[in-house]
Amino acid sequence: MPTPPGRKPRRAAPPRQPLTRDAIVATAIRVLDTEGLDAVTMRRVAQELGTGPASLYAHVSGKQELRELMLDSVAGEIRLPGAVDPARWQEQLKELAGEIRRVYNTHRDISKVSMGLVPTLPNMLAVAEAQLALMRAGGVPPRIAALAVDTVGMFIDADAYEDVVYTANLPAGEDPWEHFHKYIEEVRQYFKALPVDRYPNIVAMVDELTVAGGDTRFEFGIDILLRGIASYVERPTS
Amino acid sequence: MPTPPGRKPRRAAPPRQPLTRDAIVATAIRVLDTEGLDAVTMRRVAQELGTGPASLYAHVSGKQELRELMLDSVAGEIRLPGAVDPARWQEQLKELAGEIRRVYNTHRDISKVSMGLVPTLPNMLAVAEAQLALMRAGGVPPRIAALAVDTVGMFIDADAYEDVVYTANLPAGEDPWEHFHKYIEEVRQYFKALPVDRYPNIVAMVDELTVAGGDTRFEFGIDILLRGIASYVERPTS
DNA sequence: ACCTGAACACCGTTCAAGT
DNA sequence: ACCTGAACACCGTTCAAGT
Repeated sequence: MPTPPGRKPRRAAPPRQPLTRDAIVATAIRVLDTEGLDAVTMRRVAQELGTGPASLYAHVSGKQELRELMLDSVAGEIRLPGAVDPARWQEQLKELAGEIRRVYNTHRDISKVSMGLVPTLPNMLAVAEAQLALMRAGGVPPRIAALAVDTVGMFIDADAYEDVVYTANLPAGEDPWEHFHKYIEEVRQYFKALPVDRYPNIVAMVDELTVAGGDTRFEFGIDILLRGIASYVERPTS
Repeated sequence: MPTPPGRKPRRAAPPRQPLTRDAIVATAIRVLDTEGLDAVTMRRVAQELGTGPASLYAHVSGKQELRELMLDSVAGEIRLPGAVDPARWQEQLKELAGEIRRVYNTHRDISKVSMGLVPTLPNMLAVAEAQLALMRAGGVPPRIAALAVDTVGMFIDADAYEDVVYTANLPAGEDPWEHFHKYIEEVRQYFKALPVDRYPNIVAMVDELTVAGGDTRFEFGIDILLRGIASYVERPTS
């Protein structure tokens, strides 16, 4: 017997794809990219997949694991140095740091997940491995390299997060650049109005404290760190 | 007329102190210290004060402002260097960084609030001012000092946060030290079991990557940063 | 001016029940 | 094995109403 006319399927739109870890992670990243990490809730991701929040728990142990899977998926976009050139280890490490920053910044708040997390998933491990390889090739002693990969990672995470904070809470559909400059101008006025006797250096250095954008800060920070790390190299490779 | 016997006051325990900003902040910090930042909710703080969440909004614009007020209150505990000794600016800056770390670490997650936040409240400004004063006295150029105060702040925040993550999610009433060592041992076993061909350096450096506690990491990071900053001093002060 | 109850629009996670 | 509805125990913030 054919089904009589006018019958509707029991559910409006059952997920065309069966639920999988990858589909969940991909959907979560889509929400992240368009609305930021705070919008990535179990309920929201489930809704986007046409199901309820409870269904996700068959594929993912909880919100924390979902976040880590998102991070590792994003880390897969980081282009690692093809071959290690011992003579250029510092530049290669700088480039890698810039590449990590670039990838993080194309995924909004994702750096928040990375902060204070021991890398254990494959892509995050590959990034750490690449950093260690560069430093070892450059003659950085193992103990120093191990500490440095941690310090550099902390810096990249914190910097990416700082970058995103300024543009994160912009009032819905406003030019991010203009919003940023308006905010910086507010900070400048506030610093200038501070009591000079209590904060002489801040008041005197308003321009310096307020002029540098995110790029300058990143370049400077990585530069300092590399100068410091390089100072531990036993036999310089030049 | 006296009140007849057996009457109870309308409410069980109306707040003995009238609600004030300071009382709210102090209560919030008490919750922070005992249960961590995530437990500091508007509802929880209100309950602790014997009232409802809506009552807080007469004294505080919302949760974000409450968090910033908590941070500034905590920052008031940071002991700043009494007098700047230009010859010892690096040691003094190191000591100050250690002092900030110490205070943050006595207040659980509080470093999370500091991350990606332009210091605007009085005590946070005083800390920034002290850092700038030390660097200026040491002959660090203004542009470098302005960038460095940002970089050093990012490092301290990220380090304090990392410190707290390991001890934060311990399963309720367990020895934090033992928990920490058990976790480190798990990480070590995991790294050792990794495929050597994909992660040769990580596998080879398990011990180095896994041996350093929070103190070593902090000392190392601050040391690198100061080496880098000092390399910008025009006329060394020795 | 300050405080409140109630409501609004959300959370993460669990669990018994279904297929 | 996978999926679901319903429930549990929470969130931050608003707002009309009270004092």
